[in-house]
Amino acid sequence: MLIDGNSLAYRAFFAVPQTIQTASGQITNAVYGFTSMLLNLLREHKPDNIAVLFDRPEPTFRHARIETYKGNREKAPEVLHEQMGLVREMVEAFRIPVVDLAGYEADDLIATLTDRAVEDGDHVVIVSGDRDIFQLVRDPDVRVLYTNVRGVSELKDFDEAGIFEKTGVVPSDYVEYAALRGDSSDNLPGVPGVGEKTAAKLINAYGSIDGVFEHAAEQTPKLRANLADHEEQVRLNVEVMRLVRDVPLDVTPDDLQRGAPDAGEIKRLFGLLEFRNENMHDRLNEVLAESGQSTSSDTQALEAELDEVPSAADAVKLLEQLGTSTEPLALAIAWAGADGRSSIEGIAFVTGASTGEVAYLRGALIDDGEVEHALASLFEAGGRPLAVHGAKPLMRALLPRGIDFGTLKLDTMLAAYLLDPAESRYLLEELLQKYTHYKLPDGDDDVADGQLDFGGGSTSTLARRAGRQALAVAHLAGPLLDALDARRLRTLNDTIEVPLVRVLARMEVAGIGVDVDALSELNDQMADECEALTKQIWADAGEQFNVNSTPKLREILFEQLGLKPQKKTKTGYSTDAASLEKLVGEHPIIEHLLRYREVEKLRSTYGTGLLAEVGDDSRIHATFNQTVARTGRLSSDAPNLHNIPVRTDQGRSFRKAFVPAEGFEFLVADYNQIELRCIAHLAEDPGLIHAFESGEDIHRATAARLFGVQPGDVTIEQRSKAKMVSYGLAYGMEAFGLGQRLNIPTSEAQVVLDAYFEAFPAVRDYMSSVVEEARAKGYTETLFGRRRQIPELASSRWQVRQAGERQAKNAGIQGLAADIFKVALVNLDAALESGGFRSQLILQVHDEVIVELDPAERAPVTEVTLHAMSTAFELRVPLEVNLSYGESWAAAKS
DNA sequence: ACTGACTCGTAC
DNA sequence: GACGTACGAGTCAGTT
Repeated sequence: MLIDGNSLAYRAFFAVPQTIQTASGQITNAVYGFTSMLLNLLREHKPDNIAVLFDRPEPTFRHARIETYKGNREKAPEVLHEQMGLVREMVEAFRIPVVDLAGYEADDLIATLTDRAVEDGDHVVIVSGDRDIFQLVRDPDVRVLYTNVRGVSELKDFDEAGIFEKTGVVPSDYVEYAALRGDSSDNLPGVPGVGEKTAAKLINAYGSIDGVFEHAAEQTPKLRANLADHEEQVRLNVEVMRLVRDVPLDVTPDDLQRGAPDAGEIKRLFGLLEFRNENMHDRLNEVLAESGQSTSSDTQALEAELDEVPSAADAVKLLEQLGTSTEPLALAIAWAGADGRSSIEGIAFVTGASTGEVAYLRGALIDDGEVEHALASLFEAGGRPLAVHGAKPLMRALLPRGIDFGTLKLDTMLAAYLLDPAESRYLLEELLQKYTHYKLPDGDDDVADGQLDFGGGSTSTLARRAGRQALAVAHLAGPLLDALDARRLRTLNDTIEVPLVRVLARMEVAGIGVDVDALSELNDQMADECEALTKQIWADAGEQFNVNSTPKLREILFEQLGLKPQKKTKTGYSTDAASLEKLVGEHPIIEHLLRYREVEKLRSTYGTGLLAEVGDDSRIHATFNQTVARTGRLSSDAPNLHNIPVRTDQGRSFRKAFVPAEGFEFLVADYNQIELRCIAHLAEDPGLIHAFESGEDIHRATAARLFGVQPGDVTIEQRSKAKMVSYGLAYGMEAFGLGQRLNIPTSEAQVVLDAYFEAFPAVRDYMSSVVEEARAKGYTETLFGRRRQIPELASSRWQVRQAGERQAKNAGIQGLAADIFKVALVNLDAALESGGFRSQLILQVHDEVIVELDPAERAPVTEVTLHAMSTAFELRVPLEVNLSYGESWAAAKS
């Protein structure tokens, strides 16, 4: 079965009303209609080999031959175009091969594959809404299912006789017949006065175009004249209407095997698109059932056959037994304590996924030396591959006990993140329902890390819960690995994300030293300053009020003091720093407020806030999240060590309180301008690449090119403008935003922006191509294949679409930088470990690493760090790394 | 007492 | 409305 994807989507779009849309207003009528047709086709025809063929945006030989080809066709409506990416995703979810090739229309691919299949002795069913396809019909091998104009549900089956009945000619004559008649939808005029009837009559009478022209003299005067005048047009029509049967396609009909539908992905899409039609779900379930896939109606609650290990001796036996297999071992942890993080209550190991058999090892038994040793052996590098939901907390609990976790094969949370980083959470329960036909029993709630959000309970309750979770992981392993493979995310998973889990766990365990006294001192000092400022502000206002209250402050500023509002927020006039800055000089309260805000922020977030996170070991052990940032970046919480101040002197003073352990120093290494270098690489802009290769300060070099002056003549102001543009670029900034930043009118900012794109034209091309691709596919992809869905691009609201475009522009850049950085982290940690160094990685901040360095290892560790970072990935521009050493984070920062 | 929306501000 | 990605402090209004 060969399906013309564009043609069918086009038909579906006009057949299904645009009232089919999601709650957020995204119109889904074409995807809906297409999916419905697809289900019918699969259900009724059950093809063994199948493909959906798509047109490509690139021009074909037809465009080259005829300038006006398809010229008067109304461009496919935007609302349809927006849905094409989703159509494709749906087809892929059904595991139906998708084929397209630049320079050819779907029709040509169909013609070529049809011929090849017939040669192989296969029967072919073509599905299309384009009449041109009729020329391929051949009894008994090739039939066409043709959509009627309103034919979503009705497809008419055409054999040779059927074609003759509909058109008046046999399929082999169809092209010449159509050439005479013309085709208005492709903007190909035929012979005036010759419509379907006359064209058929002529072809049937004289056998061919040549025959018709040979006998032109026998026609009526009018027709004779028209034929003579349009011979060239008709012969051109033949040329472009005849489908290409020898497309250089590297797929054969045998390659077009239909896979088992990806039930999880289909369900995800149905959920996303809000397809709730019962009939459609029934048909889907029928199709899924035929392929032995899950259906929503038979979801099954998981229950573990729990076998609790009674003694240490049995535990050792079990662990040794588990180590003998090479199959992935699914496990889950029961956590003790209300915070669900303190200690391991027990571990559940799946011993028989199909039968639900789970062995449960109580935490107390692990305290036995022999058991601990057996566990360490089971988990050691090169041992049995493990599958866990949220492995990092487990590693964090085990590493301090000397039990490593070097054999992680699959982290279901991580896999789900790679499949869709736009999700806000990855609960085991939800993944189970999404990717399998199992579910956890009602009320078996789990929290984000896959740990129990649980304030107590008997061991047996905790054990049963862990048992079910381990089973859930076991059932998820196959579908998730398949899904990663299908989306080419496996390499990213296996070589970067999974190894990174352990690197991050080691950093979390290590923590970073804090000089508590120094931090307290800063805190107190700033608290005093805040208090004084508060009094000053009260005096300025003429009354005492909560300065931290935005509503109250609004009232004071804009009602009582009569200051001029600068901009609005959702709830009233804004009092943010940018607005206050504009009021400086109007009233003394403004400057006091600005200062207060600054100091209060530092005091509350970085003084009091950080102090609360310091552990008993005088170190801060933040959590580094690997499944939060939608671009692939890491994030940090409890506390967030990714936003420690650096810009102002006072803010930077907090970095003095981050100190190395006794006898160590810090090595800080960060990438120079990594995002801008990623832009240069991705856009392949010669100017930008040259600017980096020149070794000149990049903003100076950019300014020189931007303003057409020598680098030496660049003014401070010009450099600053260039810097702003460069930074804004990665975020999809526009003239308005740049103007705000530079405090110049939008029109002037537009001039600067235009000049930038004039100087670096490839950058503009890159940005627009990224948006185009994201719109077509519904997601962006980094060089490393990391995906990010951007549904906003299909929104009906301009504003939302614009935001989507900016996200698309940023995702490839920030994402690539993140990918490179992660590779560096994995490689650096591995090098430090294999080098047997005492120095270790303790912190990372997007493009910066901090190594707690044994001064005795300074030279080799510096070498290893520099190497790991600068060779993480080869860009078209060098990856420059800055290095510095110091007795605190502040001192080390150059 | 808890929760979520909102505003604001810090980092890269 | 206008610059992407995060986290967190604090306020406030609504809910338990």
